[in-house]
Amino acid sequence: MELSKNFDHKAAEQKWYQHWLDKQYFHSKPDERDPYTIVIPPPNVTGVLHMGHCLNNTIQDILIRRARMQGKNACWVPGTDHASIATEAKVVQMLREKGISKSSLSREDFLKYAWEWKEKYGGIILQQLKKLGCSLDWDRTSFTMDDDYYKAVIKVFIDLYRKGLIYRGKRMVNWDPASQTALSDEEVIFKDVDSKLYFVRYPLAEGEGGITVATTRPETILGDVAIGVHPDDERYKHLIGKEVVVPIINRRIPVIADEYVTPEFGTGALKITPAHDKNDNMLGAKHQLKAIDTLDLTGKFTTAELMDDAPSAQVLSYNGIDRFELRKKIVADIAELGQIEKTEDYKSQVGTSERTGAVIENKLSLQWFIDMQQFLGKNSEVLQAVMDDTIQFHPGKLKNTYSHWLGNIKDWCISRQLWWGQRIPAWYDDNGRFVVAETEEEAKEIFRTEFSITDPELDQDEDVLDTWFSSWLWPMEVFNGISNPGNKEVEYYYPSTTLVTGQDIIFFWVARMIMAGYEYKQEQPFKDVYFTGMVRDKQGRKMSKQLGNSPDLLEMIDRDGADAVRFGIMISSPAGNDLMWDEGGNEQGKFFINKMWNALKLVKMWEGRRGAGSDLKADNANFSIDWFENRLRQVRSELDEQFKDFRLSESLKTIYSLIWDDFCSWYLEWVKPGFEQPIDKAVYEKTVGFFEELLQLLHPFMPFVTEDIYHQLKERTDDLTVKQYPATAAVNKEMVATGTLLKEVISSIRDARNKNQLKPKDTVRLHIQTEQETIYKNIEPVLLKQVNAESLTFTSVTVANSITVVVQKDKFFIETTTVLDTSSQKDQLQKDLDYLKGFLISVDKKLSNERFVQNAKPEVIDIERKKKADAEEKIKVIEESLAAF
RNA sequence: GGGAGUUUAGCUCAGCUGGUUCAGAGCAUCUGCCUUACAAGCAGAGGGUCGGCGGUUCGAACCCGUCAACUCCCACCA
Repeated sequence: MELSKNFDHKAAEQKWYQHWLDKQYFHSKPDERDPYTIVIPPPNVTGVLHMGHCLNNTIQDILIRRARMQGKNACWVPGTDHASIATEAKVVQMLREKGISKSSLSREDFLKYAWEWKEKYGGIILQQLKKLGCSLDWDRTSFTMDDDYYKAVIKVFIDLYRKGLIYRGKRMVNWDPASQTALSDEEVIFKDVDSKLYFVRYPLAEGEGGITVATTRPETILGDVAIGVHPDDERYKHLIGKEVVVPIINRRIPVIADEYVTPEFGTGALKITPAHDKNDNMLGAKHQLKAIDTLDLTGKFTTAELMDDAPSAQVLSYNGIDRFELRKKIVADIAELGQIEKTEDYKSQVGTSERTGAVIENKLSLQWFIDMQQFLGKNSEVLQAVMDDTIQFHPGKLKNTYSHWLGNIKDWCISRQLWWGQRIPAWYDDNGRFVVAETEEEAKEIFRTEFSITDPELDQDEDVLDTWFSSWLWPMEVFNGISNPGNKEVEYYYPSTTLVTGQDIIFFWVARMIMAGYEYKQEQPFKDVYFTGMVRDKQGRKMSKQLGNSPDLLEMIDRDGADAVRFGIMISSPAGNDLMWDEGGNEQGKFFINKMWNALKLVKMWEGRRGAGSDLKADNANFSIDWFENRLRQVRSELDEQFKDFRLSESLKTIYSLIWDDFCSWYLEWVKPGFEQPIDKAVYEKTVGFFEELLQLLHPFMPFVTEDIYHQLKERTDDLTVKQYPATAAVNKEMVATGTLLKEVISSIRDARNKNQLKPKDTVRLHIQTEQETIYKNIEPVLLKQVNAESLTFTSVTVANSITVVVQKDKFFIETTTVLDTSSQKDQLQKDLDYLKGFLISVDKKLSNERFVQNAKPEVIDIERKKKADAEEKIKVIEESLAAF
């Protein structure tokens, strides 16, 4: 069959992925082998593949493919996350475009739309992973809202509630007015904002005077219940216990003393608004102050809680005004009263919703929480396992981040005011009493026994659970470890081997999986966690839709091929750091593919020119084969080391150089027969074997092109994807060293030829002055061919009228009929000589330093002595050469 | 405000326990080649007082101190 000029990535990707699927190579079931398990970080069900996914999943695929080829039972579990808030936002958006508002729909109708949406778009990202070549076990595809999974989440909620680890309470929460739900602390992103500090005057209720406070949030002023000052603040001591009047609403509020107040900040007086600020709330609780909420769920002003103050028409007119609009309005109105003393520019940090970007309100709200102190108290391994590397983080520096977070952890708010997600299994009666139970029936039963109510009317909690409250079970529940505990699968695959994920979700997800793992299986969820950095563009900017600097991955795969894209992202991916992605990497990947394809063409050309049997002398090949054999072994063990530390980028570079330099540039040239000459059959077969091993090493990184070339090399029935790596073998270091010497000699002689303007076709006679003739006899045929020499002789004296080259301790005389201009090589020799002499001086100095000889390790001194001897020898050689001019 | 990290060639980064595998790789640049797999290639070359200063040591890119720049995480002094 005629070989195409170039590798056709489109055809190959299509063909081989389907072939692998047909052969069920990615499917795993428990057997006697060791498992190697990876659970995919489930992408959002409505997501599309971006560069971050590309990096993350390429890494996972490399690990899982390598494990598969190492004889492990490799299992990579795919799936998607229902991503409650993100998906719900998208569905709401979609409905809005259709002219349907969420509030006009019943919960059931809305969920119907949401499921339709999920069915339509939910599979896209998984299909895209196939395009990347990911070898996931598709039969195991999971979704965090699958029936079993849903039930598992509910089961865990009930269990934790019954263990007393979940409670319901009215607490200050992060409220997202855009999506109208509470958020966990982790979902709040702080951003620097230019704002203003307003100095507002509160007059005394009785008598002259007053107090001025500085605030960034004047719109909350109508919810003020006190003014706080530091007890030792001389400026305000006389006011403590007196009452001042809140502007506009004219409420009388006390001036109270608390050490929390910083006298140095602003005016040293703090307005206390317990309904709108965490610290104020804390102060309010301490001093038994009322909390007056003046904003509704959407962030608009409401007088609902102001009725006790008999609000004026002015106050009532604020109703329904958005908080930011309100700020301007209230400032203007207070200014009209003459009670704004001044304003200052101020940089403050405001919390925003991770999903909607809306500015977060602190709000008192009745929500469900996990008591983290208690949870961690009974699961001390959560911290311990990471600190003692039972669970090993890569890079290790993230251990600190992790332990710091755990040390300062707050209770986890797990309820969300959304519909898309697992609905909280709490049931309420008309009197606000509630029980937690899996079904309404069960709840009624409990009501009957606990409250002696015969036939209670119950309503289920309207809220759903935080998405992460389901994804923390992922490594277990993808094997039904919660819904069907102790089953064969979970016992076999859990704990998983490696988790590959972004540093940005270390708290959201990684930490919580560890928590769930210890709570429900008394075991770690994974052994290694490889954290990837962020993918940035060339200029170091985050990739984002807004900037438009994120390339279209699928278009790129289509154009450059999945292998080139995988190469591009892996070659520039330092372990654990952010990576500056540049399209140039794809180019390099394409060139690399082309290089291998051309090597294939060469080998295929030889295939038709095999000599019969071993009738040809193979002595120019014996050494080459021995050398490459050992070089391969050497690299294989290097790769083992690198993989242990997840230095994948380095591994790819190692393989790249092994293929391009050692195999293509050296080995193939060394065994290449003369023009239109046949090749020794044994040499040919060895060469094909080496090529296969190289493809095998590269396969996890670039699966398609390697599989394709593997099959192009010869007719076969097996596939590279499941070909097992050979056992490790000892490396003959002398052999490798001789290869290195040979390469160095060839380069040096070629360099000398170049510098003396010898044409490639000019043959030379080579004379070698050396003490290691045996070695040179072994490599002689290759050497002669590679430097286009017609003969090689050993000599003990300088050969006149020749070009001199010194490599290590050996001296080469290149004899040629061409007239030579000796000045440049004389200059070069002189330069080398000067350098060596300087070097010798420094070594001598070191050796004559008594303290060095006394303190340094003996082997270090030996090395220095050897350096000295080598340098002296070389100097002698060069001086002799120079004398010959 | 607290903590962590980074700083090595024009760019992206290696350099693992202080010592010839210590100053490296790839890309980019320059020079010469359409040499019988490959110009998407081959053969070569140039380019860095290892962020600054100080210290420890016989010896420092590497250890310590300090300063500077950048990055990230944590923390809502209103």
